[in-house]
Amino acid sequence: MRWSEIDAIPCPVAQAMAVIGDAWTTLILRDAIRGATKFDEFQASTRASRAILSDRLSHLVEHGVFERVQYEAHPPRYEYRLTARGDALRPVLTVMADWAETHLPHKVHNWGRRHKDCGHRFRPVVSCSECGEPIKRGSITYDTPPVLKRERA
Amino acid sequence: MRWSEIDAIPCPVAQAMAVIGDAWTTLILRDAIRGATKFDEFQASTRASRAILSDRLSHLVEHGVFERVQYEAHPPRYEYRLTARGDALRPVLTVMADWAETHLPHKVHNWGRRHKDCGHRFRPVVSCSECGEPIKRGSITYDTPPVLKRERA
DNA sequence: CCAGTAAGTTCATATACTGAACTCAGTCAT
DNA sequence: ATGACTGAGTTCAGTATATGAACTTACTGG
Repeated sequence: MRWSEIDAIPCPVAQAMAVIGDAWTTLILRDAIRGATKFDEFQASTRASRAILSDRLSHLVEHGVFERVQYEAHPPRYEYRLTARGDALRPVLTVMADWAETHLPHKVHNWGRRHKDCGHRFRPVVSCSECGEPIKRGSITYDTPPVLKRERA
Repeated sequence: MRWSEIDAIPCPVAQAMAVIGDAWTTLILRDAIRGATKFDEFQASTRASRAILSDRLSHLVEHGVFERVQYEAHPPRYEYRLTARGDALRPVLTVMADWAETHLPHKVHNWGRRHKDCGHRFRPVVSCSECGEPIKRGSITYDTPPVLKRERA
């Protein structure tokens, strides 16, 4: 099966990957979160080829992660802004960055992430929306559990 | 620049992508978390081609996300087990799945994730490790902020 | 008219991916 | 001794995707 066909799988991780799982996409999102909006900004910061960048941005617009907005009429100029849906990916990138900072410390520059509200340097902890407790390993259950699917005979 | 060259960027997101950003890798991790260990289990559940699966598993072993363990001597048989480093990716997949469940509800089957400790269905919330409060949008600062880098002249 | 800008698009070439078949190191039944 | 089987990959012809450089488009300003 082709990677481009995974959008046919109704699993959340697969559906997320169908939107943001292509090469370069996560770096585009990283830069959008940092404030990039212009095509050449994304090209300069990601170093992706122009054709691929164009393709990825179109895909993200089609999936409602970016909106392509005209910011100048003469000449017509466009920029790419994160939508609410796109913005909601911040936690994904925060947790992913934390994983790299923790497990690949010799390979990453630590920017010194700090929580404004309490003023401390911090790590993102994934907690329960209901009781507020950090989610421990093994404390997640599923009402209708995803099982490993065998290919049908 | 080539996608395979992003491991030269000392940014956490880029380094994470260098380890887990290739096509199919996130689905492999999803299935490992669900209990898959055998090559054919991964092949059946991800539907990736055998050559690509082999390549991805090797890459993950090289980067310390899996360990390749002999589970039978005669004949020699191997399985792939998540390491602590690999297991630490659970929050990434949990948050990513939550994003898809929230923003692509018509495309995903919701397995009904529940927190064992409090018994509720829940959403993963990213909180501060120091004060325990959920991280609000805009409440993260960086001591040495990542800036959008221009390509050097 | 020309140089410049920003946002893509095109194309020759290179690389990666796919599906099916194959190989390897065994085991087991006949 | 042989053939069928298992699990874990490897190989290969064909196909798809990606890359870098150049190009195109729609302007503006001198």
